[in-house]
Amino acid sequence: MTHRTVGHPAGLPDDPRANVTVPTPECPVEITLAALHGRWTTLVVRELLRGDRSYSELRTALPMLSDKVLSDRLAQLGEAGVVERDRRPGWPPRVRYALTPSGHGLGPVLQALWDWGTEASARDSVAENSHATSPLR
Amino acid sequence: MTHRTVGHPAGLPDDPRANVTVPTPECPVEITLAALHGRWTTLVVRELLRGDRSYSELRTALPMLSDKVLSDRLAQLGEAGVVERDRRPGWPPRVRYALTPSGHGLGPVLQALWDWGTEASARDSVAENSHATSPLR
DNA sequence: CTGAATCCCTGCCGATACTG
DNA sequence: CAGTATCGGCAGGGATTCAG
Repeated sequence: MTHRTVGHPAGLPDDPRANVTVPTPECPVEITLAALHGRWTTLVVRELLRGDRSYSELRTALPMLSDKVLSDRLAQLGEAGVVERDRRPGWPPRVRYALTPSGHGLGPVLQALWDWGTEASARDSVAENSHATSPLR
Repeated sequence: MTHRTVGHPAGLPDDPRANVTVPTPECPVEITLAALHGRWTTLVVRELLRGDRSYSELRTALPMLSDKVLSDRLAQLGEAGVVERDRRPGWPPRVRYALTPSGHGLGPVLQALWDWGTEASARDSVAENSHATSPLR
């Protein structure tokens, strides 16, 4: 019951949050978009889907990502319940970032985003192509 | 082949776009997030998932949404290939907005976002609850 | 090594007014 | 009815600097 695999278009039936007329933070869709919100967020999640990482490993994997934004994103993902911070005692300070179970649940979400984007760009390509190879000559 | 139902974590294998180290508009995930980007966007898509609508029907359904943002969103969704504009001749001007086939493909995407957000908020509830009813006394 | 604090600049979105 | 034009406030994010 917790995992209804609806293949139906818009299978969001009687839940009142499916009928809000204003963007509200309580809407499940908004919750997820808030968790993924902002530049770099999905890339950080992707890195952590591959395994847990230290702060500097994340910086190495995403070299153009600034300190400020990285710690912003990790805090944001922490509050969203996506990422867990494991501070290990000793010196120098060692911290590991890992996805929570909830965070691993973002795998299918990113997959859905990937799939639609793939088909959309494929559609654009054929549009370009049919234009380039159109019966103009 | 166009619809591989991966249950695997991070089933985005050999495509180079799955390994970008900087946010790029060519990444399928970014494409989808760009299509849905901005306040009100998902609500407009939800309305159109229920059927095609006129401009004023959309304004009625989402009363707090301003003209400017509504036309911004419709233009954005148009460029993303999500929405099609059908201008019908005669007076007064009648325009209908409808999802393209690609736009209907956003149904499963929104479903995935909804599902994760639902589980996340449920998780938060039990967290609150277990705190409120924790063995403190 | 792992961050937090500050500064500044840009882009979003809301309100209002105006056009075909 | 179906939009566009313009302006102002505010939050997001990048560079740099400082701290535990």
